[in-house]
Amino acid sequence: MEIDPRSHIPIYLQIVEAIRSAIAAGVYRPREALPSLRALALETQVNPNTVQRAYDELEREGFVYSQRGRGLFVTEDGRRAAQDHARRTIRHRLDEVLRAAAVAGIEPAGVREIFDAAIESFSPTEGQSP
Amino acid sequence: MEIDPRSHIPIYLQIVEAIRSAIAAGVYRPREALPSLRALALETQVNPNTVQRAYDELEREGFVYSQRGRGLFVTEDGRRAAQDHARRTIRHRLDEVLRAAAVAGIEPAGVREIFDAAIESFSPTEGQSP
DNA sequence: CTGAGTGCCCTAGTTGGCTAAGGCAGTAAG
DNA sequence: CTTACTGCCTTAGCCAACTAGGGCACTCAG
Repeated sequence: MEIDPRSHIPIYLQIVEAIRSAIAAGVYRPREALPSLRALALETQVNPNTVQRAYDELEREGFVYSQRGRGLFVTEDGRRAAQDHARRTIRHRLDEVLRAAAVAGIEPAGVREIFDAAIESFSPTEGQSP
Repeated sequence: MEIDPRSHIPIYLQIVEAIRSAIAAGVYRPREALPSLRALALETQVNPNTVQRAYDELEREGFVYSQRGRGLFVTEDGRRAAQDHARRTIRHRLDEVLRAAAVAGIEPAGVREIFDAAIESFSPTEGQSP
């Protein structure tokens, strides 16, 4: 899990997103336990309170449920919910990029070019051997 | 200029981005004066100090230069620099989206689908009359 | 029962961002 | 010169977000 303490985004929100993504990707599965507060705090080098705040948020959003003394578990439909959430988030960010680009005088076609280039270098045509 | 006081992004950075975009789009042209500290502060309903902080950053980045007693002006190649910066920013954000998507188990192809949908609803095939 | 684990809670403390109020120095038009 | 603008600087303080440390209640294997 990658945490950037110098980001403008609060640490606990970074953790929330990381866990949500992990649930979406199936790293943690429904009815399965997540890392304990202290374990995750140790791993990410942040305060246990901060992790708890992240877990609180995840519980509020319905991706996990907690059992005192036992641990935190992924809800039954947590994975589907997390996948939906991931798609909505991606859509939202792409909308923002398009909007910001338009303000700077760059049309959607221009953004598409950049997008193609980004995809190209992201997965450099996997399949060709040297 | 749209400022969201409840964003995680500091207000002065929001102003920086807005001005940079305006320079890129040609709203403010090289050798032209930007709104004065106090004028912009009044317009955006923030403290003049916050605006100054934004202007400091813009000057540090080389998009504008200040003349005491006269005002703030766009540098000679400010527009080109701002356009370059906008493209780099877009690229960076798209990279981030792709990376976040991958972590959540969504492949580039999936992101492209969402991107196409976003573009579709962003500029709904301008040209067809009802 | 005991002990080590768990989530939970409380109370501080720090920090960055922002506000506030004022003053100084420069420019330019009247 | 006077006036009204500019950018710039200083000091002080506020506030929310975030961090920190410690303690409590619960669960469960031994």
